[in-house]
Amino acid sequence: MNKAKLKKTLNRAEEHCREHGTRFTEKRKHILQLLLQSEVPLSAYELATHYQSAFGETIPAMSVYRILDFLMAETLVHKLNSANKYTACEHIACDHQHEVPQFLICERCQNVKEVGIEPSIIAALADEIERAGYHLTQPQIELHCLCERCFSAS
Amino acid sequence: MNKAKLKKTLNRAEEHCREHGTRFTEKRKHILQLLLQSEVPLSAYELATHYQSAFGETIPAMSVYRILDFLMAETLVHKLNSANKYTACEHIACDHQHEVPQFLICERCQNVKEVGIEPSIIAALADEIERAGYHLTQPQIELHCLCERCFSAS
DNA sequence: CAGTTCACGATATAGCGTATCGTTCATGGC
DNA sequence: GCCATGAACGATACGCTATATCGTGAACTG
Ligand SMILES: [Zn+2]
Ligand SMILES: [Zn+2]
Ligand SMILES: [Zn+2]
Ligand SMILES: [Zn+2]
Repeated sequence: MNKAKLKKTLNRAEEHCREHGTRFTEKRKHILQLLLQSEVPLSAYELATHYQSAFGETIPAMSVYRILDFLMAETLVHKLNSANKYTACEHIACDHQHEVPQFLICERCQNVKEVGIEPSIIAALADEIERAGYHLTQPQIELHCLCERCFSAS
Repeated sequence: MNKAKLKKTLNRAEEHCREHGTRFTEKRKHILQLLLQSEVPLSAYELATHYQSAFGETIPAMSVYRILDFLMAETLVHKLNSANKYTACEHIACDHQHEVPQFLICERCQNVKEVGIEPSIIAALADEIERAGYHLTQPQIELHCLCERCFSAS
């Protein structure tokens, strides 16, 4: 992510928090920035290490977890449950309402793409689930894939 | 799961392994039995604890992991990646070929149902993914739901 | 400027998973 | 039966992920 887009996205995040009456502190901003700049999702402990390198001050893992919880509550960050890692939302600077997040995770290079899957597919899925006697609550889907580059290389 | 069905399923698993030229040892049988009898998915360490209670002998966590790896390779057990827990395949006693597994996990009671989602839905999903420039490799989907009972109670 | 809430730090502890090496045990050819 | 081979299993060590709890200090509020 280039500098201009990074700055714009961080500004948008700050605005988002102001609108929600929450505080976008320096540390929260730094953690979000690290995730925005990373090519791959990061674990909480990796973030703590990167924080040290990038900003020259240590941060306890505990704080990282708390900050991630905050950022997730604001839908600025998503957790990839199948990998126990975290990734910045790709739609922070978008105007539209945040949809149900769906993630395509490259098995080889860990690259992640956040896509909006056709609502009709989600609806069909929800329908199947209803028929099985269950009720969908958080339809976040994580799919293991190969990205174009890794697919070509294999 | 009642005793008769349990026994039948374990016999079918043993047969399955014989056909594949692999050994269905006592310990492997015991681990599978614990998963078959459990209402909820279990972690490797939970299995080690239950093993002690059920069979009166301790088993190292390492062995549990190895046995789970074996049972997964035989598609007798599935791992729920989003929970780091394991569940017995619900189709061991079925005759049909094992499909791509899809899991509905109750957020409240942890009950898990293994369903076969409409191939057409999977195909539509794969199509969307291709359009995003990715290639689906392991289309196991885990969905967070509420089961009928927990849904009614809420 | 006093009171309340929120952010953050420090420490401890539990749970999940892998690496490595050594031992035991089943199996098949002799 | 006996040994060679490989598979299954045990023991130990280590690293990563996550939560619980208590305390301190900063920030907002009236
Ligand atoms: Zn998002
Ligand atoms: Zn890739
Ligand atoms: Zn199955
Ligand atoms: Zn339930």
